[in-house]
Amino acid sequence: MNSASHNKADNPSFFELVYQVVRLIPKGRVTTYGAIAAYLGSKQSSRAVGYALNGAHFIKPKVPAQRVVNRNGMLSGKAHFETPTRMQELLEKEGVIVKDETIQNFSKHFWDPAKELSL
DNA sequence: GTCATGACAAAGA
DNA sequence: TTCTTTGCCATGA
Repeated sequence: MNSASHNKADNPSFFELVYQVVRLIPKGRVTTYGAIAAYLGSKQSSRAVGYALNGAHFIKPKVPAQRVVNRNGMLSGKAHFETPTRMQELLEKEGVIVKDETIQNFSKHFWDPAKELSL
């Protein structure tokens, strides 16, 4: 009976899983696309994660996409926010220092779902 | 059904 | 060290 079902994901769509994880990110913490992808089981799908967040603005409850950056700690997705400075503003408001579109002490603010949620 | 794009990541020169 | 190239997954035309 599996031949008929190509359900790659029996569960919620990959996108929803991404939204779930992002919403679990504590305030003042940040994570990377690869970390989320890895937590979902496919660390190579980091691109899909970013693509998912592309529609996060239309998802409710609100998804703190500002807490998700690339592995370099750079706000690569800031351009997709309401304003190019919105992402940085939100992060600084939560206590994260952002300099030159890059998070300072990134390792310190880094939050790994596969580690924190696994505990 | 194939081609091209994208808020990434890792490896090679 | 920085720059370039390749790979992966999902979406849109």
